Amino acid sequence: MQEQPYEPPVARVREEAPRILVVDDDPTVAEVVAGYLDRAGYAVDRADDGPTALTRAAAHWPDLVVLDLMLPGMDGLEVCRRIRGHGPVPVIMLTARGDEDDRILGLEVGADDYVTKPFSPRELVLRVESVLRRSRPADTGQRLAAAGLSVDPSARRATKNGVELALTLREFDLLSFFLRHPGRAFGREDLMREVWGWDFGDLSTVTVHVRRLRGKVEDDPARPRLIQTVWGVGYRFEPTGAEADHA
Amino acid sequence: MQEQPYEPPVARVREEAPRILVVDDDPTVAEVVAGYLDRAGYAVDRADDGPTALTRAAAHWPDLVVLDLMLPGMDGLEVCRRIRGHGPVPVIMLTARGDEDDRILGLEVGADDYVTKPFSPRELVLRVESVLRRSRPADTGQRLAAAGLSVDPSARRATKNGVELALTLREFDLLSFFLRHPGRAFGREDLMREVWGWDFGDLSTVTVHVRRLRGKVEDDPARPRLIQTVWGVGYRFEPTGAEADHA
DNA sequence: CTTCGACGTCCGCGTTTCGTAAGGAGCGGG
DNA sequence: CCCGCTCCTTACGAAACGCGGACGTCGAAG
Repeated sequence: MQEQPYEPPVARVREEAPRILVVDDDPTVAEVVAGYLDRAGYAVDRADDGPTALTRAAAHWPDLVVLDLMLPGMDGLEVCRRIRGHGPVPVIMLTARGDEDDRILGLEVGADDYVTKPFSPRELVLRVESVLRRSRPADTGQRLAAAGLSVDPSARRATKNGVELALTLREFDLLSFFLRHPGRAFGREDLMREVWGWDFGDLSTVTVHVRRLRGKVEDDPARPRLIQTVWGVGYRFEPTGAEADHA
Repeated sequence: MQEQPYEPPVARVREEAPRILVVDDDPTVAEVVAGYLDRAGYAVDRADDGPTALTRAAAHWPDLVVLDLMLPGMDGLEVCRRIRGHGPVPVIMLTARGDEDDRILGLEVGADDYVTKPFSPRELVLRVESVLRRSRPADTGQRLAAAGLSVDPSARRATKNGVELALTLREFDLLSFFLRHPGRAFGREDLMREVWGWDFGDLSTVTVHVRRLRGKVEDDPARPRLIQTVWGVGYRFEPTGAEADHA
């Protein structure tokens, strides 16, 4: 196969209904499942064997795959592997029995959840919602965390080792930026542009805000571990919290 | 002109496999997880409860910890706190349900990422790689390396055999230039122009900085192997580290 | 109107880094 | 072996840089 572009196919526009690919060779099962998912507001695509599933997935990359373990021709596990080879996608496996071996097997191949037949379509819908809910924020990286620091951009809240930090607007934006770009050195001008949105201005402003942020974030603000000074250059956020060099 | 894509001319330094400590009381889960991580090329260590985890961590400090939130005896959060108390280490939390509260809690206490059961081991491996990549930014970007030396321009850090070098701005720029143009001889005027950006000036400035750089980079600064003197011409960076003199 | 917090600016201080100078050692040619 | 040129080494003063403290302003809250 071709080298897939860096952009994983899971990227999805918020407004569109999640696309779900249902793979099952039993028309009855597929019909029922598809019907329920459709009524639940999902865009459903169907395939009744392995090769078709791969084609459908390639044509319209799904947000989630409901996959029967038992398929004619190509094994469900194999289909799962193949699809996963094209990009990360959540998979819910349908298995005949609540067999422990199947469970392990399914999980090993990369299923995110599994449902045993006979199952209630209602339960499947719940699982689908659950898995999607799980995978959504994971991929979008809603929350930033490193070195005991955690930042929730949407809630505009930040914590350090579980305790809430009282950050001002600028401090919060600054910390968010650092968490989004760990390990890289930024000049004051860069920060001024990226965080403040200014193309000019007194660069000491940046210095002062870094100091204030350190005062709230660092264990010992006098000897910063997280936000390190790069002499003559600017600052760098160290996600490991490793000690800076002092020769 | 010859800004050709840089090919490291020399074998890489010892790149030990990252050590990962897996903490889970469920033997099945631990086995599967450890197996996947092992196959992914990591050195895996295991512990099935909190105290053991702390002991293992103390014996062999891991590069990353995969930690079950639910543990007999000591809570996963507590274990996380304790381990973090000993030193900075990335943590990936495992939890039973996709409970949003647990997720927030885990991240706030210091986890760097979060995976909910049931999870695909494949996803876990991806998370592990992601977190390690975040924590070890030395692996990112176009990084220059040769002869045990490594320079990351974006992070503005340089290492020698894995140990961080405390270079000043000029020293860093000088070393970067040498690494970008291995095996070629440059006059002091060239270096002055390329590294300093000056078209004139005291050339002894270059001499002194080369010396200072040698002092930090060479094993034996008195007998330089990496930055060699080309008599009557200037200097040359020898990526092989081959000895010039054989007296 | 007063109080308070956030924010940008300014100033003095200690530290780090840089450039230059000067003496000594090394190399090469005669 | 000697001499001239080049390079090494060390030292030092000056400049640059970052830090901490403090002040003035502005807007929101009381």
